[in-house]
Amino acid sequence: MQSPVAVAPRTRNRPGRARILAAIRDAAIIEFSQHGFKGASTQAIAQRAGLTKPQLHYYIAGKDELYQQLLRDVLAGWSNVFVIEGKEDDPRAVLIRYIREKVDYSLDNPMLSRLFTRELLDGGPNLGTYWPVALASTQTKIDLIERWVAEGKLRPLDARLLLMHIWAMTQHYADYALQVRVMLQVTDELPRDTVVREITDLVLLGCGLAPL
Amino acid sequence: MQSPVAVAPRTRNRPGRARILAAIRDAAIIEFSQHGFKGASTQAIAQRAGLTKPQLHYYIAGKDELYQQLLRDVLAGWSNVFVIEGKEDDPRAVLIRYIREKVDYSLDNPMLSRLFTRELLDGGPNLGTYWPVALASTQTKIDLIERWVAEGKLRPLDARLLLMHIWAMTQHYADYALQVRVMLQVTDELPRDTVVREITDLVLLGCGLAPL
Amino acid sequence: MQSPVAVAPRTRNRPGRARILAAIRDAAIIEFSQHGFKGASTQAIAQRAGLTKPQLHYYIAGKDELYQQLLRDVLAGWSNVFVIEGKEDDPRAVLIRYIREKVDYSLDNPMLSRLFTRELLDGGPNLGTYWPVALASTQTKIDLIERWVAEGKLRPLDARLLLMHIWAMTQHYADYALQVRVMLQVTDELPRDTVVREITDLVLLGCGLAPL
Amino acid sequence: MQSPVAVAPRTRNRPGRARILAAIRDAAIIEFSQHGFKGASTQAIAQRAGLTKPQLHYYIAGKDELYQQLLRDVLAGWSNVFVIEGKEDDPRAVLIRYIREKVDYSLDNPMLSRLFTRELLDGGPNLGTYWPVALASTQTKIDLIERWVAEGKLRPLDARLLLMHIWAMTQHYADYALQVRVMLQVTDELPRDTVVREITDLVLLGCGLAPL
DNA sequence: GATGAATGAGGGTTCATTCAT
DNA sequence: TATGAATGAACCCTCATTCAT
Repeated sequence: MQSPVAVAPRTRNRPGRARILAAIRDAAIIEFSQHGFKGASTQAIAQRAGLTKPQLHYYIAGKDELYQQLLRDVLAGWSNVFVIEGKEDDPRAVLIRYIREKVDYSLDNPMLSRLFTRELLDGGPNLGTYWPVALASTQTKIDLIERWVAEGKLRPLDARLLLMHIWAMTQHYADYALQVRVMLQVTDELPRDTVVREITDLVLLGCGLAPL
Repeated sequence: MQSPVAVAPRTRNRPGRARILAAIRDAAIIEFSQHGFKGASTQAIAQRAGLTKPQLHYYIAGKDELYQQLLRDVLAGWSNVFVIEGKEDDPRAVLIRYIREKVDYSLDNPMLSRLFTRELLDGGPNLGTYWPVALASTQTKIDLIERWVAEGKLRPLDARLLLMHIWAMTQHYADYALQVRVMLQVTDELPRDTVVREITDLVLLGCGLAPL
Repeated sequence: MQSPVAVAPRTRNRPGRARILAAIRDAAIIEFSQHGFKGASTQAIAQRAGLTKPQLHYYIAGKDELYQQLLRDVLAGWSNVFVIEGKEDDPRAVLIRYIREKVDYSLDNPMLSRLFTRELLDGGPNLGTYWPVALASTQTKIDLIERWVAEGKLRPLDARLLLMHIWAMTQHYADYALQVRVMLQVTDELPRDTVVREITDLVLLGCGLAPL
Repeated sequence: MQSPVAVAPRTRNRPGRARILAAIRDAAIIEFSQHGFKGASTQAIAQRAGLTKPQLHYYIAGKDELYQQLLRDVLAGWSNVFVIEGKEDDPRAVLIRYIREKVDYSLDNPMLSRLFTRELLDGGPNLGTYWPVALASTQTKIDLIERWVAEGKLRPLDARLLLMHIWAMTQHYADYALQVRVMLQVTDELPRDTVVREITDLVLLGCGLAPL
């Protein structure tokens, strides 16, 4: 027998609120990633989210807070995404998977990547808490790679720089999307598999491993 | 004792004008690359150039024009810098020299690189005339690389993507300078030679050539 | 054991309503007296009254009306408080009691006093109906004092100004509470009796009467 | 022989600037004293000073700064005005002069007084540096009065409270100007001499001295 | 040429109030 | 009645640009 009590009033409107908050988030990502923090206007964000400017302020605390929240989300997301499981003992497999994931992320979330790039270009004023996390996460990977080198599974190389170069090549497809498209003379979908293959081969061979 | 040479009054201020224009240029590069187009204020540019705001406007047509002129200069400069002389028939030597030059450029002119990156992130509204030039310049290099592949001097690979990946890795040291410094835990000079060597080895090996 | 008295449903909420209205009144007094009309926000009033903003607007007609009602209440209250009973024929006793009452009122209801002071500073836009009442009430006192003077019970003086000066000194303890506390270097309770005694002696002697 | 060099360009426009700054000051005093800090709008200040809003911001740093500067001026002015020269050994003469000066100041600068009163009502958020100065200045006067009492020149009384009561009565003519005018049924000039005389007599007699 | 001043547009934010549920 | 949301006006401030001297 079901209780006749109606849905709790407290949560009745939540779906609406959640939808609006999501719309704001999406709009903000687009505007911030396209125009930067200063260049983006709350006007444009509100409009894109289908709200008026004062309405927007009903949902957010301010432009700063909105931006910082977004950035935190991006960074938190990143920390979770690119993990090299320590148990892996096959450099080749690990690298293949890592590159694939990074390219996928760049191509699927180019705006988030650009948000971060802009923050870096601005001097990273909101990145204070990010560095320790990023450093720790990177160190894990460096340790793994250096173990591989020590075990003779990889040619001697600078693990830190290797990671950075992989990062650079994959991130490039988000930040430089425009140039990539022009240079590759592509108008719709990028040839994702080709991109992944070329980066992967370059890295595998560059590390002294067998290519794909 | 005064020099008896009487400078022609008409041209007397020309050096002054040129010096001022150069100061404006330098100031604008710094401000635009640091804060972006919207984020940079004519106030700050004027101040950095040692001028007042109206003075600045006496020398420039407007913020837009100043920025566009700057960008044109950067791009024109670029076109001249990275030339692979067609006579070269030694892929290894060409790549070694090319990477060296690109890294040097990134480390020596990070602000110019960032200016361009910001323009790309903005969607490249002022890049209309750049693409044809860039495409042509790239095509020359692609032709060369593909000839090398056809001649068996290089393993089969996508020349366009290879160029892009080299670009990505080298440009990274300008755009991501902040992250690079944090990750490498470097506070003053980057270990330029190590960087060049690692990228070069990665690319040479990745192309099926002998490392350094 | 439950009371069998079934409250009429129609009037069940009346006490609630009255309690809410009282809460609003109290909250409004605090906020208005602390921040002034413009400085006070309905938000803060609502919150202090334990209501949401729309709830508040359900009970009041508007910020203006709430304020005006409040002011009317204060003024009406005032008219009732400081009465010099005409039958009194002993100036000394009357003055002693009057000063005591005024000081007590200022110290016990500083916020009401400040509300009025702010209204005066604002130019008294809502004081239209107050003046006649106040004037009449004052006139009674003036008549009494002038009678005393005529009867030789008081030295010749300007009754109107005397009343005003008493008002000034007593009101001071409400409006200038902050300065008073700093100057007297008092942090909790003011030495009420001392204050009353000093004012009283000053006035009594100043009127040619015997001090306390 | 006089130098033919024209007036220094740096100071040529200063009179204009000074006049504008004075206009802003005057306008700000009126608006702030009439409507309080929150209630006053830069719009109204600018308009009253004959400027547009952005023009106003060319001359001032912000609403806060303008207000604080004003307040500082008022307080600094105060510190200089009401001095009881320590050499004075005649309580009667000192009190007569002091009261006269205070009444004059209140009647001549009512808006400055109101500015301060409003600041007090607001809780004195910008009064931090004022209190020490005020306390010191007051202490000097207290010492003097207490010396008089010790020398038998004044009846025993609380010097601190006496000063406060004089302050209260005189300040009253600024803060409560509206009520004063209504109560005294005066429309233009207050009977300044009468006011001074009544306060003075009240105080002199109240202190055990001979009246005027 | 250079300077103080002016201008108009827009940006972020707050707030009293009302609407729909 | 009570709640989340909406609205429109206003407010403070900044900025690129231009004018008058």
